[in-house]
Formats: sequence, structure tokens, C-alpha cells
Amino acid sequence: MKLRHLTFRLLEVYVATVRTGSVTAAARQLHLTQPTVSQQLKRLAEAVGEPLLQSGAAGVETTEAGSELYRAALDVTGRFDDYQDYLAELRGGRRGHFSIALVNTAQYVLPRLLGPYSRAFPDVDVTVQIGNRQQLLGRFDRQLDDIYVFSHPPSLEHALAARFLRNPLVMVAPENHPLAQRAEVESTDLARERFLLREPGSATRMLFESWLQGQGVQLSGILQMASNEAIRVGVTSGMGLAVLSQHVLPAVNPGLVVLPVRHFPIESHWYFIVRRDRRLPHAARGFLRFASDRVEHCLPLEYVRNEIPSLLASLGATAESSAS
Amino acid sequence: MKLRHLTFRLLEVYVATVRTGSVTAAARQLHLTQPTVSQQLKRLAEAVGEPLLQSGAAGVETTEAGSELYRAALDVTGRFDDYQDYLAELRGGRRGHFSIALVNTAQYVLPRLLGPYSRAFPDVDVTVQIGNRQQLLGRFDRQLDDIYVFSHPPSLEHALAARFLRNPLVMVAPENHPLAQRAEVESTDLARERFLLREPGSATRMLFESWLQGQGVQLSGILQMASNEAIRVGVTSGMGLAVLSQHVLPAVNPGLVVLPVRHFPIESHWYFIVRRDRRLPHAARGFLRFASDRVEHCLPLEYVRNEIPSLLASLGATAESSAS
DNA sequence: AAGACTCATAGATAATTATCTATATACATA
DNA sequence: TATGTATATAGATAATTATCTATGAGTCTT
Repeated sequence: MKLRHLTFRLLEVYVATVRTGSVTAAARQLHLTQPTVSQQLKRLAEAVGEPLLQSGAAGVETTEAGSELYRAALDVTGRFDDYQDYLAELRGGRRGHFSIALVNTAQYVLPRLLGPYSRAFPDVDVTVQIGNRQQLLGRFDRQLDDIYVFSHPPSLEHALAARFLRNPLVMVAPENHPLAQRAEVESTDLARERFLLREPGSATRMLFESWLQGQGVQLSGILQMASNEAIRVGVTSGMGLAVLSQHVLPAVNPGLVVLPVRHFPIESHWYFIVRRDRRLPHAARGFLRFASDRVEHCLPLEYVRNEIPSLLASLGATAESSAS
Repeated sequence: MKLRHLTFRLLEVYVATVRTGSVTAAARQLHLTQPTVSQQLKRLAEAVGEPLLQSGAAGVETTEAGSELYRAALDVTGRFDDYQDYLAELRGGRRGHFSIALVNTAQYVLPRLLGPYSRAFPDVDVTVQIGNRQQLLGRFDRQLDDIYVFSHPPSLEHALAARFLRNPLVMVAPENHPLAQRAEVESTDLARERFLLREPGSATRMLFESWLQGQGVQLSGILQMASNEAIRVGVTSGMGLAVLSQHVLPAVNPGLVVLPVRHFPIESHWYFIVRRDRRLPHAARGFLRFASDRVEHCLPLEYVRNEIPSLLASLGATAESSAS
């Protein structure tokens, strides 16, 4: 039996013939002529190597090999119908998997989108990667994830970016700090303060340093700490000052005050980034759609800045209809 | 998704690729060149409408749509492997169905072949039809059965025949009948006897009548009875004489004697008959093979005359390799 | 015996497939 | 940075497929 040249179309024709019990009726059903169907059936029988049909009273009836083939054909087409259903779910973004990579800071806000999303799409598996900016840039280069959340997008040559949330950076101090009493703090006041900063390359640090440069101020004492949490606790216990994303601070933060520094807060934004060259899984696209629809409900309205629609639009224009 | 042009060959190529995780390796395995495989995969992906593979570390790996397709492909090819197994059994005559039609007389001997056959091939369904010669000829014309057993073959224009068993016709009388005492009975002695005969057209009757004609004898009293059993009992109880197949008589037959009529017994044979124009099911062929092999063991050796091998040979020559 | 159906066969053709060789591109590793 | 290894693309071609129209050949039903 030469299965190789057996097509699903052939099985379809065969099934229609057996169902109707007539070559002519099958031809009508499939919008073919009767000889076409006859010939297809002949080819099929040749492929199987056994007669499948014999002329019966009215029309044709199956031989033994034929009725077993009919069963097999139904099973097979049924299995593929299931596969089609699966594909439909995949395409609709209702099933599947995607991976999203967050810079540390973003882990304070993204769950408020990802949580509702997971509840709405329980059949989608989401992998969340968290790392510092450096690590994420590495992952981005190696194309390990589908969506990235940066506070400052990398080179846009290979990527598309859309802001979705303001990320104001504020300066915090322990509540008993001398500057905490002032109505306004000048940049020059900061020169002799000790600062707790994230590692170089961190977006927060980069922005702060470029702000300092703009102000012509040079810091004296710097203490590098690996995590925002550690910094917050460090500030509270009087180790120094820090610049942090406002989202990192709890709603009430006993022991900490935000300093009224002139030209603060430093405005920045979080971006959703997707690679231009990598095909976005349907589920990832579904998440972006979801985020675009719901970001106003899931996150504080005054921070939202929803540019996702234009990102989706550019995606729709490029990534559609590319295969393997 | 256009399933229609999807072939099993394509799935085979795909499965090989996923298994080996490499286009090149799959190509080697299938004795194709690498570009051929690449192109097949491309076609497959187009048919599905989703990318199925993406370049991974070494070789390729499946996308989500791809791994589900892999599962589907395995299911489908597995189902067809089952079907192939079924076909193999069918072809080997180990499974399936056939129908055999016997003239009444033959029902005394055929079970001795059919019984052992059914035990040896429990997965074959056999339909046994029994009727008088007239009925069987009707079935033969309408091509209702696969094998016929006649004591006298019909026109051989559309049929092949093979003797397998002698069928001597003997004349029986009640044991107290005057002729039963004689050392030899002449045909002329029969003219005034009453005979119990089967219906006209019955092979036994035809042969007896043509024997009578050859002897120039005309019978006076005829009593027609529908069954051999009835005739046997009728003879025993003194209603008259009869000509019966020797096989119809029990080994010991109290009350009955076989008359030593000159030129008796009338020699005849049973034939297996198959139609030339009708494809013989594998199972039917299997039965003939079995009968040919075992007829000497299943039936009294002195009656056997096995011409089945030449029947099988002519079948092999003609009926092979015809489809639908 | 003529009609009306059903299915099969023949011949034709445009489209598609299967397959190759040659070449380009991408990536990893020495 | 060169060099091999893996995959993709292009161009070519023979084979196969899908499909048609026209026609032949069996069966029933009048």
C-alpha cells in the first residue's frame, strides 16, 4: 500500500461516496463531475491495493477493506478537525504560550495586568522572566522572549516599542533627614549626600545620572545595591538617599519621605517592546490586545499612557501571513 | 487551512524532521536532498497556515502549532498502520467474510471441512446458504455468494470448477424388500418399482434419470419428496426405493439396504464453483486453500478427489491485482 | 425494447508536486 | 576571521493530479 500519495481530499471524496452510497450523489455534493469522483476512487483503491467499493443494488457499497477504510477515514479526519479547533484557539490567542521579560522595577506593576489576563485566558501559559536591564538586553539579543518591558527601549532598529505607563522617578529620604524639612531641594544640595543606587546600566540609574549631568552636579558617596527593596529599606534605616520609581513605593511608606527636589520627578515610561524580526505568538499578541483594552482599569489612571494600539497596528501590518 | 492537498507523505517528512530535530538528518533518512525536505516543510506550513518549525540551537524545533501537528500526525499515521494490519489479515485470509452456498446433499459433508476451518480461522465470518439446485442456480446468476458447491457444475462459461469429493449414488431399499435378496439387480427389474425422488432439477434425480434413459428403462410410479431425510425415512418404512448419495446414509442404517444394481453406483462428484467474473474475497480463497490442504484429513480418503489446486492456480492467474 | 439511471473509461489539459542541482545565508567554533 | 555545518531560496524538469467533456456499458423500469 502506497500511503504516500494519499491526500485528505481523496479521503473526503471517499467518505462522501460511502455516505451517500452513490458516486453521482457524491459528485454533486462536492461540486465535481461524476467521472472525476470515479477516477479519484480508482486512484484511492489503487493506493490501498484492494477494491473498496462494488456496485450494489442502487449505487455502490463498500467491500470489507472499504468499510474499514471508511472507519479509518472518519477517525483521521476527526483527528484533524480537532487539530483545526486547536489552531483556531491558538490563532484567537485563547491558547498557547508566550514569554515576557521584565526589568526588576516593572515587577511591581506588571502583575496587575498579568493577573487579570491569566484569569481571562486560563489556557495560555505565560512565562515571566525578571532581570536587570543588562540581563534583559542579553535575552533580547538572543531573542529568548516574546515581549520585553523596559523603562528605556533598546535600539529600535530591530524592535517596536509602545509606552503604556508613566514611571516617574522620585527622590526619597528617611523622614528624619535634614532635607526632608525643606520646602524645595536644589540639585546642589545633593552633592554631599550619600546615594544608594542600582548597578550601572540600570535604567533608573542611567536617567538619574543623566539628570545629574544636566544639573552639573557630581555625586560624592555612592553605595551600590542590587535590588530596589534593599535600597528602600536602606533609605528607611538612614543609609542615604535614593532615586526610585514611584511604583516601588508602597501607598503608605512609614519612615520614608519623597523630597521636593526641583525638576523632579524625572519623567520616564515603561514600554512594551517586541522584536520586529521575530514572529509574535498569537497568545502574546492577545496579551497586548488585552493590555491595551484593560490597562486603564488595571492600573492607576493617572499613570496610564496607552500607545499599544499603534504597536498592534504596526504588527498587524508586518508580521501577518508569514509561515515557517 | 487547506487540508485537501495534504498528503501522508508530507506528514511522514514532517514527523521525520521533528523526530531528528534536523532537516538535513530527515533528508538523509528519507533518501532525499535537504532542499527537498525544506520545501516540503514549507508547503506543509502553508497548508496549515501557521509556522511549524523555527531554527533552534542545533537544527529546528517545533512551534506550538507544530508540536500539536506532530501529535496529530502520529495519531493519524498510527491509525493507518492499524488499517494496514487489518488489510494484511484480510489479504492473508485470516479475517473477513465469505459466503458459501451448498446444495442440500452437500450439507452432509461440508461441515466436516467448515468446522475445522472455523476453528482455525476464528476471525472469518462464514455465511452458509443451503438450497436445492434450482435455488442455488438462481443465487449463482445473481452473484450472491462467493463459493458454490454443486454436484454437477452449471455452465462453465462464467465459472471455474474443481472436484473435491466423489459422490456415488446408490440405490436403497427397505431391508425386507424382495430385490434386497438378489445377488444382482438388473435395470429391467426396476420398471415396476415405485421410486421416491427429489424434485426435477435436483442433480441426483437428473443423474438417475439420465442413467435410466441410458438403460432404456421407464419408471412407472414416482413419489416426489422435498428432502433427502424424508426420502430415507420413506424408504425405510417401505414406501418405495430411492437413489441417494452415499454420504446421506448413516454409517449403520438399520432397516435399509443398498441394492447391488448392475452399473451402480452412479459416479458423480461434488465441485467447488467460483465465478470467473466476481472477485473472490481473500477469506474465500483462504478457505479453498484450507480445503485443498486438509480435505484428505477431514473426509474419508477413499472419496477424496482433490482438484482444488488447479482451481487456485487459475484464480491466481486471473483475479489477482484488480481494483475497485 | 426503449428510457432513464448508474458507473466506468478514454482522451485532453492546466495546475501542482516531487525532486534535483546550484547557490545564498546564517550561525557557531576553531 | 576563516571555515564548516545547517537551513533557505531559486530555477529547472519530469511526473502526477485534478478536472473536464464525451462516450461506453450495465441495470432496472416501463
